[in-house]
Amino acid sequence: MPPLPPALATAFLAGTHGGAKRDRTHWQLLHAAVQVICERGLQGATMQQVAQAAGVTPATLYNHFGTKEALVQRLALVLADTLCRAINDSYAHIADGAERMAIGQRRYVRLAADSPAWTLLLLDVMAASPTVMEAILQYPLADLRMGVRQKKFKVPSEAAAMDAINGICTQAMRRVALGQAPAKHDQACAALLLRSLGVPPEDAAEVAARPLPPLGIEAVPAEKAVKARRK
Amino acid sequence: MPPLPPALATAFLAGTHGGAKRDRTHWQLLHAAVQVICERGLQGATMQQVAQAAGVTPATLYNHFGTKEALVQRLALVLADTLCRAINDSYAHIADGAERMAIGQRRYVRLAADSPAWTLLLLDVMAASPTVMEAILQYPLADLRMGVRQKKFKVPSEAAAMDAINGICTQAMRRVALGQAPAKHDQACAALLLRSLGVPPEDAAEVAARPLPPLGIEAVPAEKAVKARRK
Amino acid sequence: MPPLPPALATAFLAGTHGGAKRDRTHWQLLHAAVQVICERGLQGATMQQVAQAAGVTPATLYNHFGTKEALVQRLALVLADTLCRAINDSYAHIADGAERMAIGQRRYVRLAADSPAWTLLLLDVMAASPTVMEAILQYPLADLRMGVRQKKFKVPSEAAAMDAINGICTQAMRRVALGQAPAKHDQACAALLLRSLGVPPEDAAEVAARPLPPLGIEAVPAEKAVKARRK
Amino acid sequence: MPPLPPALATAFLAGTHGGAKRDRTHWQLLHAAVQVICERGLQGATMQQVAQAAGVTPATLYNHFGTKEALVQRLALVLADTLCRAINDSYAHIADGAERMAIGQRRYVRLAADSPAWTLLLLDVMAASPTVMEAILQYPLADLRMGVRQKKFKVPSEAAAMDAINGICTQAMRRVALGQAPAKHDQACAALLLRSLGVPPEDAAEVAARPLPPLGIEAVPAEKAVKARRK
DNA sequence: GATGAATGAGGGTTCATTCAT
DNA sequence: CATGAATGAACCCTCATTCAT
Repeated sequence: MPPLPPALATAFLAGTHGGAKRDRTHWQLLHAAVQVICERGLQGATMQQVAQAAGVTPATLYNHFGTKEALVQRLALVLADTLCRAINDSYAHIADGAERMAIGQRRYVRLAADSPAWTLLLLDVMAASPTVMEAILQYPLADLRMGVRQKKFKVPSEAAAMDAINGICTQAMRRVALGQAPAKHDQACAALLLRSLGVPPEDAAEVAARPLPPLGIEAVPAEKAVKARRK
Repeated sequence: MPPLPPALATAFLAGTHGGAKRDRTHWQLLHAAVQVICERGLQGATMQQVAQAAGVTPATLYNHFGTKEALVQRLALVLADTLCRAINDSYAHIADGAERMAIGQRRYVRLAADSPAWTLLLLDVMAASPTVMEAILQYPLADLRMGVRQKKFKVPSEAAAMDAINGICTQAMRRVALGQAPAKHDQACAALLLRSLGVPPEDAAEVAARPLPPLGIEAVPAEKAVKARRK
Repeated sequence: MPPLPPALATAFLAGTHGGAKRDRTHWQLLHAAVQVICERGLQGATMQQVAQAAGVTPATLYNHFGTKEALVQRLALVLADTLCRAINDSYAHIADGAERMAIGQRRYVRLAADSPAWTLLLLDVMAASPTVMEAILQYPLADLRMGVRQKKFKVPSEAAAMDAINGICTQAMRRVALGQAPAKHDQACAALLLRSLGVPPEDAAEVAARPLPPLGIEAVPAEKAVKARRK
Repeated sequence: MPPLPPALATAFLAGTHGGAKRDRTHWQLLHAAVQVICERGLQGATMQQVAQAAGVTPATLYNHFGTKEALVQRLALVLADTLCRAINDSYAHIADGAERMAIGQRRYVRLAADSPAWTLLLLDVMAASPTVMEAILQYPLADLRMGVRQKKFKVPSEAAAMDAINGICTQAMRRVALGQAPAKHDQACAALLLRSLGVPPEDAAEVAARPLPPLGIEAVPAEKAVKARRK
């Protein structure tokens, strides 16, 4: 029901078709979880609602995810995986650390504009799953280090830089998702972020304003992970 | 039970003694709420637990706060009030917008070092009470505008600047509260923040490294608000 | 707040003025009870709501009525007393048992049209207080016996007759109060009642259609009863 | 626990045996509700008590009836269905509207003599469920219209007639259930009722005194309704 | 005589979770 | 493997009522 950004929709729904029956059910359950959590929030969503939305009984849901927390964890993982791959792949060809950083950040903020409900879901789910959060942060961390090596960035500490990256992005996403952001908020925030990392203001503004490379629609072979978790 | 930063402890506990009986109970309840939420988190805390921690029956708790949400709102308000006053008063004599911004930010981050449990409580409670969150943000917003007027800051939009301020600070607080921050994280983050707002790197580092003015222990006349809520 | 039929209002409110302070408070409490029960129903009304409506604390309410049930009982008594006196007095000059019966019945049904909320309150309160119900029924019982003596009525048993009287009247009042009755429902029901008691159909219709004597506004000295219940 | 009239017992308990497990539990819950409400009244009965009486946990009870009100509604429906079918079937062969009316009315009053507790339960439950009340009233309404067409009845309005029918019957049932009625109260009330509807007194007495057709024990296929409510 | 404050005893309802089938 | 049915353990909240002041 909630509108997904097309590129992600394709990736996310890939698992719904084909493969073993169990896998299909598995994806339907995740899909149902997304719908329910979008509507009622993470705390508000109940296992029975998810099961019902998926057209199965709660017991079946528990057959796949032994626990509500397990479901959330898995959902976080899949979401992060889908997102990170799609976004990261989209700028695989960019070699400039600063530009990579700006693109990554802007993509997330734009996602919030395109699919507010999904974004709030994502933020919720991530907050509940620090492990996955950390996994996501590997991507900007790599870009940060690249930028530092390239002398584009100069930061007092990696920790502080990561706080800036994560903090600004999170906050911007939330604001955009709630519809309280002015136009080009993604560019403005990206520029601030680059400045905080040591990029001179003029450069920061210019880099943050460059056109975004398009989001590809590469299928995401996420089934591997699924197979691994069989209880 | 949880260690409070001395300055805030004084302010926060002011209400516990003296005054009408109802007011004393009121503060005891708030105090109990802090303890319980520190231990079990916001969702995990139940009204019965709060009541028990305060040594009263749940009915009494409901006599003072008609709803769990009302309790949380009130707690958020009191916390924010106490904090903002104490911190803001501590640098009332500083006229430089950039320095004000740095001090404010560092104070919050330091609070996280001094009282991790309280900080997580604060972050939780604020997230649940956007109204109060907004009230807090008035302070850095004022400093931001001051800095802009003084040509210390130059930002593409106020919204983006606020996202940087709020985002970096929040993230830093969380990291520090979780014990995952290196030394001088407050200074590092403050420097990044100033740079993001347009302060030249050297100035940013210098301003962020200045000694913090001490937190006074001015009594906080928070009773006024209490009086007002009598149902 | 709820509209009272003028004649009864006068009688019911008589106690509000003059007399000892305790008596005035007493009447205010009863008055408040009427308002609250009208709005929330008998079960829905709480002692705190009544107290608040009267502008006193619950403890004060309990000073006057030791129990919710006691309050309801007292209210039933006062209501019944007020009503029965006013209505009965209005046709004290009628000597014909059949006509007296018709008038009494129609007056109650008309009350339902004039003050639906009061009527539902009355029905509620009476159902909860069989004692008072019985007291009210003394009036039609007397008329019934008079009619029998006058050979106007012929009934298989007094019990059956009372069931007809009480049942038809109650049902008609409810229907009228709920706004589901056609015009002249009072006359129609009175005619049916008279027929059930043995009055020939033509006579029944004629008697039931006679003009109603007006409701006087004689003050009701209900204070006597009040004095007696001092705990 | 409470004695049921044999004919109804058969019908009402039909669901307890056989059929799917869910259905059996469903009937046990209804049965338990009857017991508890008989003992403590409608308001006094709590969901936990009903659950306990049925030997299940409250959660199970809520699995079947999402709400206390839903339980009462369903109970009202089943009760009404059982009763109306049994009684109506018992005089399906009678063609005289007046006699049908008398039989129906007397059956209800007799029920009150046979099973006082059930009767009070019934009255309580019906008062709480106007929808079902209206459903029941369809039966006498049909008989009323039949009688009018047959020129046995002559009434000023259908509304008034229904008030007489419903009012007299209700009142008589209550009196009988409370043990305050003389012998042959059913006949006496039926006679009064017929007279109120326009039947000449002698005829009324005669019709009301005719022997009652026996209550058959035709199985009531109430399962259909049960199946339908599966959530 | 009135009050302010507090409470004991539940009440209806929810939900993650289990287990025999 | 999926299900139908059931549950244990709370949870939030209410309200008639009391008692020291």
